[in-house]
Amino acid sequence: MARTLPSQYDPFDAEPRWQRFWEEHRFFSPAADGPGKPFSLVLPPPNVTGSLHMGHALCFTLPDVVVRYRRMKGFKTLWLPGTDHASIAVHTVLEKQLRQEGKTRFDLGREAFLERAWAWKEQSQDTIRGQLRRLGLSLDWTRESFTLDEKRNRAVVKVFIDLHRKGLIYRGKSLVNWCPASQTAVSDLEVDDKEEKGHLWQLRYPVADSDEFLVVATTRPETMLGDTGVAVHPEDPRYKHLIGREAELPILGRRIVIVGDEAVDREFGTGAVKVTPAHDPNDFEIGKRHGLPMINLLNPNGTYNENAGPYAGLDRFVVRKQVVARAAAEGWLVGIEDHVHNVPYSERGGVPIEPYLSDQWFLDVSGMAARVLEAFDSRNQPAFVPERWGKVYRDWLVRIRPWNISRQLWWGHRIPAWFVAGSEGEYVVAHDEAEAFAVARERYGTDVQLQRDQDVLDTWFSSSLWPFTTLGWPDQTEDLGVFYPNVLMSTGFDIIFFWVARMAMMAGEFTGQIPFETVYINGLVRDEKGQKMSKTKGNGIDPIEMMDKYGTDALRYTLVREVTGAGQDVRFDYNRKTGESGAVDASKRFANKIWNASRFVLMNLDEWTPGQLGGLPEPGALTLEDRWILGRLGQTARQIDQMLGRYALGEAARVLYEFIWDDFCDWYVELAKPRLEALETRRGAQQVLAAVLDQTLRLLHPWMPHLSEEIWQLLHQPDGVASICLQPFPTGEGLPETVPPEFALMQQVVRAIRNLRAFAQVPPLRTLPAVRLASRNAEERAAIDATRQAIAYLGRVEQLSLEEVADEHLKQVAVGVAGTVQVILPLGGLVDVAALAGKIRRSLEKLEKESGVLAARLGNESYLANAPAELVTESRAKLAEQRAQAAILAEQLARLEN
RNA sequence: GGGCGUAUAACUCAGCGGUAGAGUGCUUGCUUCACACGCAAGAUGUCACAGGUUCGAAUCCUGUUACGCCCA
Repeated sequence: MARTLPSQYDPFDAEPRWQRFWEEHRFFSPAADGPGKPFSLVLPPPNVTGSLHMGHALCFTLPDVVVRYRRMKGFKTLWLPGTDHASIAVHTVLEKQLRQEGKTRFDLGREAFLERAWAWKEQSQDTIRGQLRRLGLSLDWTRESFTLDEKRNRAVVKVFIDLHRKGLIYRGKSLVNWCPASQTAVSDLEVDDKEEKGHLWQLRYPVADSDEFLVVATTRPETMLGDTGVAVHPEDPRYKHLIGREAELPILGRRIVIVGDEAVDREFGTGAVKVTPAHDPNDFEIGKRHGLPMINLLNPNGTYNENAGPYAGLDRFVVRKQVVARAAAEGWLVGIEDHVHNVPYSERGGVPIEPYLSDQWFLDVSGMAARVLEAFDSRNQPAFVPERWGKVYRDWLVRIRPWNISRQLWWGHRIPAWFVAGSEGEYVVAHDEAEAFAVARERYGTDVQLQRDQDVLDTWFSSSLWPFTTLGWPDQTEDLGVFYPNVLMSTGFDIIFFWVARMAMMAGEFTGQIPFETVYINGLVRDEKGQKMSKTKGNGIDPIEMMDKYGTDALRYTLVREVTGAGQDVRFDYNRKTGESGAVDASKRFANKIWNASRFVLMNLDEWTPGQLGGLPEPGALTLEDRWILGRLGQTARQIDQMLGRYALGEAARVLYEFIWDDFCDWYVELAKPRLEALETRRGAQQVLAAVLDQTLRLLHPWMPHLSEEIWQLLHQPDGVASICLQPFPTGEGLPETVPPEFALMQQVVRAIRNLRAFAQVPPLRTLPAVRLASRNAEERAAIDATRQAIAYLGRVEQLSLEEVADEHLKQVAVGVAGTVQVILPLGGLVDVAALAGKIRRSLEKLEKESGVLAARLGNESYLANAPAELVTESRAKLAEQRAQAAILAEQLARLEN
């Protein structure tokens, strides 16, 4: 043995070593003016809120497989990393910390709060960078971005100002989804409905100046304090006569008008509804239609304000209790029913949201959406993989609504607008304060006092610019010219609305292009029970824990192998008690198998590199098994190349697994062993082993970058700086398209011999003195003749004889069949005749059943008329073989039993 | 209410018109000089249900049931 290598692969030694190596040598940092067609994409920037989870691991590994493949295919490949400042999520984290100190952000003040936010961001960003490297992602760290860094801020301000100048950004009073926990408006998308058991309270409102009264039903009785009307259906005979009159609001004694509105459902509750325009979206619409006043009851923190009269200062849920109690006490609570209804919750804040009347900034996206929709409908830009997600994207664009882009938060891109002190909401929009003053002076002819808007922009506003701001936009940089638009966007289906559609719209508006050709959508990673992983459930599985246990490559391979390309969810195999994963363990064993097969090759190369070995032997010098493995390699490479091209990453992973384990390890390496022993055949075997290993490593590299690099380096021992990352990806070029047909029969015969050996309980190591083969088929005899040595070696047979007709007088044998070859194993001792007969009878029954089906089909005239001729020929051949096999088995059986 | 997805071996999943596959687990035999994280041999399925199309259906169509997701 020329070289000693450990018998087990140690990913924990190899992985960090190669990660450093790749980054130090900047293999992933393409020069904009370098060679090759560009292939670019951006990392969906993870939030700086701690650490990455298994969903990230999947979402990032998938495109990395594609990226590494493209880079090897010679593309000028840019995979650009970054992180997202995540306004609300960071606020949630920091405010939780502050609560533990008994403070709020308002106690701290804006400046001190932002200091904390930046400190948090630094820490979280470091963690995330470490994790991204740990995953082995081939990112270009020299171009790293952050959604809230100075360059990105410049772009965001420019975009805001431009959109405002175009009249697309405007101030509006609107009901927004108010999250009292984070004290900001959130978009519809950030609201989750939860079904909850609640009550439907029936409250009696007296009709003013009469003895009559109305009963209204509500799930939120406390909002009655903000009622400015009661609505009934205009055609409802019970209430028709009351329309236009007034009701008296209990507690506050305010008079509110009774209106008729068709939106009222006569069947629901009592058919009369209280109208609280400032606190309910439906009521807001009714209020607008009938010109009802809008009374805001809420303070930003969820307590009631002075409009709530005696309840001012109390929390909304306390008010509910007290209002109900009072109604009961005063006799105007006339009923309570149990009621299951949907309560909107703030995704981030985790509390029920309140519809809240406030001033917000809106972006009119209707025009942008229309252009994006046009690109999709007429040119299929972008193309979705899998295609069906395009429908989700399209539906969203069709039903598009104005986008509320302001958030009442501090951490984020502050809105570049300054309000004029003492005015009714007048403002100027400018790049900075100096410009704002200048604009104001120009407009008003005198200096005015300005106060900058306190709010920041929705995080998705800056994220939507990510594909081009990362490349330097608004500057016309070289990167932007070369790498934009991106080729690929890889992300989860859950942010098609949040992100993909908005990126498309913003890119359309500011670059005139759809920002990426293809959107590759991946599914969710679910836990071992098939449930969504979430922080609140605490059922997450930490990718770091998996990598610590099995190595990065094993985790990567597992995640990708589980993906079929259909955007299906991935259920992560995991034992919560032991912290083990059978699936990742299987991948680790695969890695170890590759390591050991490589180790075998390396130990037998006499320190020669593939280059020194001079490539493959001359075609004429190739043995049958050489031609077979090269053919299989060619088929495999062509298949994988084609599959990766269409993002069938999981299928390709499986194809490679079969080639490596079943073909290369189980058959070719075994057959190479005797050749390596003999001086005259050693060199040829070395050449083929080295060449196949080299190509196999390159095929493997996208999935298992570290392992493939480790072995590739051992194999090639490059003097300079070389890496498998930049080697050409095998395409099967120059390799045979077919395999020698004799090989399959050889495999069958070997299996039959092994089967008989197991049946006769001959230990695997004992060499069989003799095995007799017999076939009436000349082609089969020729094939066996060509593969005698292989059969003898793999079957451990001393003497292999081949005849046309088996010796009729053989006794004490075990018999089997491969193709129509009789396989006869003479045994020294006694044969269990009954057991052998049973075994043969079972095979015979199975065979007869199968040939029965085939015969029936071939007897069917419409089959012969309609089925492809090739198939009919094949079926006939198959049937003939099955019949011959059956005849052999029947004969053997007869001989045994007489 | 609208849309989408999934039901295949004990488990996790491939296959998506031409006689049912893998990994894990299970049974049996092996420490064979690449690998016991291994080798060899095996057992295991009315491909959810009901119709239809077809010479032929896990595969295409229709409906049903169950589970899951998205939108309103």
